[in-house]
Amino acid sequence: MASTIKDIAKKLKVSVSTVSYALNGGPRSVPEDVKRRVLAAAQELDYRPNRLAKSLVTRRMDTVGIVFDRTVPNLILSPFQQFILNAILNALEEHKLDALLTTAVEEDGKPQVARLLDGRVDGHIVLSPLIDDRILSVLDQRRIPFVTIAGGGRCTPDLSADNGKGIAVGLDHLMSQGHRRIAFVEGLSYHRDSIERTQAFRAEASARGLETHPHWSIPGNFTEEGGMEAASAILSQPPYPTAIFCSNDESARGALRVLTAKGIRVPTDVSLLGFDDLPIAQQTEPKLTTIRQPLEEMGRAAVNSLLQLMEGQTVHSQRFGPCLVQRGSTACPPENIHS
Amino acid sequence: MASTIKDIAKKLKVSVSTVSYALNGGPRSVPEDVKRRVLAAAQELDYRPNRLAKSLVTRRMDTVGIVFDRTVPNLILSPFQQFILNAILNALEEHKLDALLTTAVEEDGKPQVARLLDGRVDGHIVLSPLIDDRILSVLDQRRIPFVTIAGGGRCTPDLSADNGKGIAVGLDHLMSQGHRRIAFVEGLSYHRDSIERTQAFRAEASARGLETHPHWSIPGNFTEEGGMEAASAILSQPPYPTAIFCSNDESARGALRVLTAKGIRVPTDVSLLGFDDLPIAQQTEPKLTTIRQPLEEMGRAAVNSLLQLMEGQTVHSQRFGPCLVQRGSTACPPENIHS
DNA sequence: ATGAAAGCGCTAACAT
DNA sequence: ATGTTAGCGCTTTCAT
Repeated sequence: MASTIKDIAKKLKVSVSTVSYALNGGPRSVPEDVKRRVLAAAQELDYRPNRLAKSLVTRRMDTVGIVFDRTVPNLILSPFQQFILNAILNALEEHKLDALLTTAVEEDGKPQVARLLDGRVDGHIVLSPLIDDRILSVLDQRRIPFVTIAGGGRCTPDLSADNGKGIAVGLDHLMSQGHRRIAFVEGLSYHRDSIERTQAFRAEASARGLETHPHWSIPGNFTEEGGMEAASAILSQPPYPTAIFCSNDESARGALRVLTAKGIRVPTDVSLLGFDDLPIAQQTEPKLTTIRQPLEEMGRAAVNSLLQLMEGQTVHSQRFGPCLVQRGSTACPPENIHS
Repeated sequence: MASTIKDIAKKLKVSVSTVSYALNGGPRSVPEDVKRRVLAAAQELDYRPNRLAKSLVTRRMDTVGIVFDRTVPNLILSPFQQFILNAILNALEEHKLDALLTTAVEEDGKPQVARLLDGRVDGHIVLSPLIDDRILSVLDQRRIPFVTIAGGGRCTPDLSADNGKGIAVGLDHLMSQGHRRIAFVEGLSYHRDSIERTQAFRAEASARGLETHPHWSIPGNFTEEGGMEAASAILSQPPYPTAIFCSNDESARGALRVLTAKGIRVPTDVSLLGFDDLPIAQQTEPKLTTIRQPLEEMGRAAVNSLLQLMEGQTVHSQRFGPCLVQRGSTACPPENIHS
């Protein structure tokens, strides 16, 4: 039990290097019969390679760290984090890489970066970092490779949706249906994706000459609860919009809940448009029309980029084109509406 | 950059042991002023402790492995896995432990256990292992500590819900409402929790003298799709039940979808009872009445048990008492029903 | 109080 | 073709 290469070497009366090369299949060649004997001895002695010892030498752990947006307590319960984590794990599996989820990255508001730099991982994937994320600047200064997802192109390399384009696609859709009175449920003020979407909406609305009102652009925190509050605020006073464009699917689900509760039919009375296309977009009634962000692809790209970074290559940020997924929550506006 | 304790020792002209003790605050005492100088030098030289080197000696990584039920491709997308993972991460965070998610544990149907035993983690939490899980027997033989969640008490220590009691509680509830014609949506035939629930249902139904029919007990695979198929089968021919008890919330959601689509009102025409009380139980319309399994608590217990195991203590399996969470999917059966 | 040195288990450069 | 050995960075025993 608990034997080492030394034990194998002793038993076979060969050197540890021979055992090592036999076990690893290189780089030095080992005669077939020796190799067989080593493998047999390893089996017999129940040899288990110690990854720590190996990595202490090779500086490779075949493990990547995943750093979460820590603004919420139950991080995995967020549909977005759930989905992107799943996508990343799928991609990691293809490369036989494992994932280290570092808990408690912050303490007393200060980032505990030591644990991110202690050699356990070859690199990090940072999920939707906040705009003032000190962790990123620390990682930047060290030599550890990392990529961000939904970092809004803040630093290189980052994998993000083209949020501006996504907003434009959404507005194209709503306007093609005849909507001109469109409210917007914003996200989180300190979240890159959210900021881009809000700015894009404002710019597009102005460029397209759409009506705007203060209560037609309300923060929704990217959450279902936030979406409920935002929808309530939007519908609290005239003028009323014929469509509500939500920054993400979660807030859209909240908005839908409020609309339904108020007896407002979706999409007959009011159209509702989401953003992301998470699985939850298909679990509402009606199903959400939404702007799809290719998160599966982005997760895969994050892993690939990180791998390249680890090999010393230069890697660039990528923007992923969103597209419309038309379902049941949008339709032409009702004909006789008074502001 | 990238300095070691050796660098600090050299700079300060002290021994590495002094530096080590100063940095760790023991076990050997170090004069205050020396300690201060070491800390200052560490800061200045940008010293980062190497966790691999440390753990090679101490045999402690402060990291626990999480082994998933690998029967599904997108493991984190399952509401159950998502929820239990979240609970575990919350518990780990309290103890400053990190989580290693090992991907690709199986290859060609053979468990790749080497990666689970290579020293990167201090122990494992195995999620809902299957009944023929070879991984468990391998872990058993090695000296690595591990606990299972929802292992159905198969091995020690295991943290599971008391499924039999849960079924009884559910039947008590339905019968107190007047139901006597109760169908059951089973789970997965090779899943411990599922087997227990199905067996308990059969035993209870028989003991309570409930009507049974072959098409009133149908596998639902623990999934929404499975729940849909099961519900369709149950409703495909008379006699019709007045209530459907589902093995978990996911299949209940699927069943609800089918019932709603068929124009059967829940709970007016048919009552629907779930099991687990995942967040999704509250996202349906009506919200699901369900048997709550304290997963948050079980996650915490898993971490605590593993910690005790790591300290060499003896740890026992625990059963967690489920309880009824009454919401909107169950009610008294309609009065005039013909079989 | 503190320094020297022996490992932890492995890889790989350097012999032979 | 294969053995010897110097590390990787750290903890900890043994001296002093």
